[in-house]
Amino acid sequence: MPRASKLQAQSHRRAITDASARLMRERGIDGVSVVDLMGAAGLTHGGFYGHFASKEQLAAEACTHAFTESVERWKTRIAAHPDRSAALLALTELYLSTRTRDNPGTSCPTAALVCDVAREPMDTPVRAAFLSGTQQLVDVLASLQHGDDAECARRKALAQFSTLVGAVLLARATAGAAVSDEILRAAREELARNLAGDGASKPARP
Amino acid sequence: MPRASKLQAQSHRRAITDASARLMRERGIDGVSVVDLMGAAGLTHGGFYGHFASKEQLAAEACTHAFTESVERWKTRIAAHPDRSAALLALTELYLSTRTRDNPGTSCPTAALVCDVAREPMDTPVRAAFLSGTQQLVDVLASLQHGDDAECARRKALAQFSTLVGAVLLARATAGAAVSDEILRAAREELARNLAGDGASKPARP
DNA sequence: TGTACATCAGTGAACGCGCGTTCACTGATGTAC
DNA sequence: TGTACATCAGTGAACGCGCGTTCACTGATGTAC
Repeated sequence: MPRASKLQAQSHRRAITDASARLMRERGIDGVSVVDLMGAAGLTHGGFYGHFASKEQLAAEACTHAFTESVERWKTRIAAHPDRSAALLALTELYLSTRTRDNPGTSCPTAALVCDVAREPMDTPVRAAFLSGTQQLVDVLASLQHGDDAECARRKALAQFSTLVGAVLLARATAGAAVSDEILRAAREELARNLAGDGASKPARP
Repeated sequence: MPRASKLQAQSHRRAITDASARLMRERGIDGVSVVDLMGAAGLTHGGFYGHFASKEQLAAEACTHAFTESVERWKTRIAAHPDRSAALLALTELYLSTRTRDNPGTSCPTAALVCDVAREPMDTPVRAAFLSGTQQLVDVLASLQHGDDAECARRKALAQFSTLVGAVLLARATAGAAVSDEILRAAREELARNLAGDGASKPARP
């Protein structure tokens, strides 16, 4: 397949990014090779450097791509609910489902990549992409908090996000044991309990 | 250095396990090579298979070793406090400190290894070691909850642990940015707020 | 206690393998006339 | 619109490298007498 058209090449590039966004979340950035990624996009590995300067650059693009999709999906789901409370509850239910646990490739990039990124050296493009994407998700979560001031909403969003990410990671690492489902349930119930508590103390906007 | 004494060999084996417990938490199981690990123990790589059947087996032993130390350290710290509430608060403060964030090699093995383990195939020795160790830490956390029934204490412990693990991982992945400290602070404050709330509603045993 | 010798902990070269990356090559695409 | 040719997307062999693991070898340890 020599000399694909410009349109085909563009679609190939997109296929590589799509496959990477999925496979890197599933197996980790170092867990997939350039051969794997090109193969998943239906290509051979030699053409890779025609599209990307390095595997590192692709990782950053795939990360950004995954976050863009996730933020959009969150916003779509939120828009489908009558108020912020219901949306926040629905979002945590989805995040802490067995479906999310069992499908890291199509789920939250923060949870999937947090450890890979934590071990990346500072000032790598993947770190920057991860930071930006995670901040966007936190902003969305903060926008769903009750009528608190911005600082308080952000604090709650950060804590909630920590619980969500931690629970789903623990559930993945213990998958197969009874405690895995138990973790998801416990996090769901405690978050719901806290949200209900907040709602009771501040039922409506002043 | 040919033919070390049995005592020396025993101490070498321990040195390898110690170095692995630290380095695998810092860089991940696949992030350190047998050469690295043996070098950190002051040996050359050839002798490795005299001590361990495989790198995988060492990983499991190092994991178990790290958890044993962590559980002991938790229990020592708890014993230094007058009551369970104070101990629980102190434990979360320590867990969510910048010191913990910046020293994964000597900090909680659950947080350090959760992603590596999540990507391990089922039925590997590392998974089993991780599961057992994590359950022990959760049991300790559960023993510090207020006078609730066992089921409720366990639920709270699982949710708290999710928050702790999630916050420290997010803080590590965002280290260098302002949000990193902010995450730790938010998780600390929200956990403290919940603990205080529990204490107020159930001040003493019935 | 002293001697002779088997054992075996640690060494370092070597194995096959997969990695990220490079490059000469192919031939359809896209452009200049 | 047709033709001639330069461009360049994708191929697959090859590169150096580090990995986990193996193995012949060394020589102090530890044991049998």
